[in-house]
Amino acid sequence: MTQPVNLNQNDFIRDIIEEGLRENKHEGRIATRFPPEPNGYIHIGHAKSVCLNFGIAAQYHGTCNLRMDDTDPMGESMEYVESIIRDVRWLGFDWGDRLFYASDNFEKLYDFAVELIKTGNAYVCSLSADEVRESRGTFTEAGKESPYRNRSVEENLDLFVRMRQGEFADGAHTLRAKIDMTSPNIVMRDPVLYRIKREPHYRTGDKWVIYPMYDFAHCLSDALEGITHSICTLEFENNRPLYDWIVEKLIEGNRPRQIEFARLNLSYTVLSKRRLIELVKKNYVRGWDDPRMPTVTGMHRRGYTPEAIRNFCAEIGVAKNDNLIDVSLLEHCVREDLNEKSLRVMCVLRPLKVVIDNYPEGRSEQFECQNHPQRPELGSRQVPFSRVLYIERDDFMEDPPKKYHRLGPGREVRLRNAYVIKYESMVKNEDGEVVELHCTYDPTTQNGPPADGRKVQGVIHWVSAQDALPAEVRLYDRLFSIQDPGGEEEFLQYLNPDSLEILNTSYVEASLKDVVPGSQYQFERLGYFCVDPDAEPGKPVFNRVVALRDSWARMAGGK
RNA sequence: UGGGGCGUCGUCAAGCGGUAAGACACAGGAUUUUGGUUCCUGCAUUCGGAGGUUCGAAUCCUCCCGCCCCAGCCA
Repeated sequence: MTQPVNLNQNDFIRDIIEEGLRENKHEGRIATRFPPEPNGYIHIGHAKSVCLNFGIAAQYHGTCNLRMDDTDPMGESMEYVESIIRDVRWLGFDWGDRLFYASDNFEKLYDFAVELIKTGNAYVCSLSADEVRESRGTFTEAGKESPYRNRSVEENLDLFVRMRQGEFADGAHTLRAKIDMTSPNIVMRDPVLYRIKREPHYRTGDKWVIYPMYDFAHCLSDALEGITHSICTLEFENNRPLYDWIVEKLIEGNRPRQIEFARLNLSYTVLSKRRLIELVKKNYVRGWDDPRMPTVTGMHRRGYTPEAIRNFCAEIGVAKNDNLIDVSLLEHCVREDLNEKSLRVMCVLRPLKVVIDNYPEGRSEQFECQNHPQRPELGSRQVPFSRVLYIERDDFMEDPPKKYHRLGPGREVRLRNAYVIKYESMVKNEDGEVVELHCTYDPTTQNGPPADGRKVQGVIHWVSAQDALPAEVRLYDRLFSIQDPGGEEEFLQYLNPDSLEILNTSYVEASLKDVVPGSQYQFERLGYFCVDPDAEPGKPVFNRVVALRDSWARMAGGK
């Protein structure tokens, strides 16, 4: 049975929520939000946040908004908005009619800024970016107050209006919060609230030339949406005092509370937007949805399921420790889900021709094969058998090691769902490579073990040569060859050169004739595969989602 | 260096003063017409270190060590 993701999880954030519930904060209402900036595709790290925010909302009968945090026009676009909507929905979450855009609040945010000026809590600063940096001080030295810090409210109001009207060049002025230039927390040293930027915004066009900064827009967007718990990642911990400062100055009554958790790091991949963009832009991968990418769309195309990803997110937990999660846990979650629901079929990746010498020429049979060994309700299918077959090259060895259970000189092996066959001879080409095997079959073994009681250990998969369908199969491996490429500045040096292998001579059984993109199968003994959208009628293309656990490979490889 | 965080098995992670959950990984074994699945079994005398408080400490106190974040008019 597929295990539903346990709705009632526990972690320090839920502890805080429950404590608040006991104290009846926000009248028992719980509201979260997932706030991506639409300047890239979301990845597995975002999925952790999505599962957290939507999961909490579901668990406490609250709501979770989807919000585009689009306050910096640079790099943001509708393409990204659409991809985010698609991906969050695919992950299985629903925000009803609560899709918001920070940019929808630009007017209200502007009014809040005016209010801050009127109460003497913000001022227009005319220092250049360089001057601001210099006067900010350092970790050990206090900053210096801006010479414009004590402009009158009237002057500030006048200047701010004119900033909005486009009277000044980019960078000529900023609106700054008047807090404390000597604060040990650099975030509190009169942070910039608004900057002038003549950059068309993908939603508001050229209506605005001033844009609010994250610190100003985010907390107020939370407040405007009635968010109770604003969950973000650890690097914003230093910003929390500013979050609270702004909200306290401008919002009456219930205020949102920011809580930070550790972002996800996954082994053998990179998760930073900058690096992901580089992989795509420099064509190290085929695009955002390349099956090797840790993006949600990449995993979708790879054949990972939403259930598996949600389960993974539940499994890793939520805490404040820096972490590097082993991909094998993700792969485990994918196998666990796919094992449950995938129909079994046979595919020969690297074919080796086998002729059954004592099987009559021209004869063929149909064998009924179970679609799932543990789930008879999933039915069965007919698989054709004939005199000439293909088996996996790996399943024959001229000089096999002792524990090898497959075919070799003098050996017998079971053809999955069919007969026991016995090796007779091999044919080699001029290079000495084995190109064909001759075997004989035992006609009494189709439905059971040999009558004389002899043991046949190995079972191998096969496909009937005259019936099999040629298919393209793409095998994927980890994108990087080191555990933590994200920790390396020259991360591209560690790309795994063998992360993609394309097989053009594979054969799948005849029942796979009319497969549809996205459908998943287990190719017995090999792994889980899904049909790639590149597939065309009569020319299926399969992606290997994840290989089966292979204790033989581990054993053989270990020696 | 100032400030903010974090240190429990190889990797995650419970634990909230009463004597170290669970998952993945790993290692054995059983069943098996997938070397798959499933099922058993094993896997931290110890919680970054050193002191202290206590009948009792991963949990409280002190000091030390290590790692992460902050000096964008990015988020």
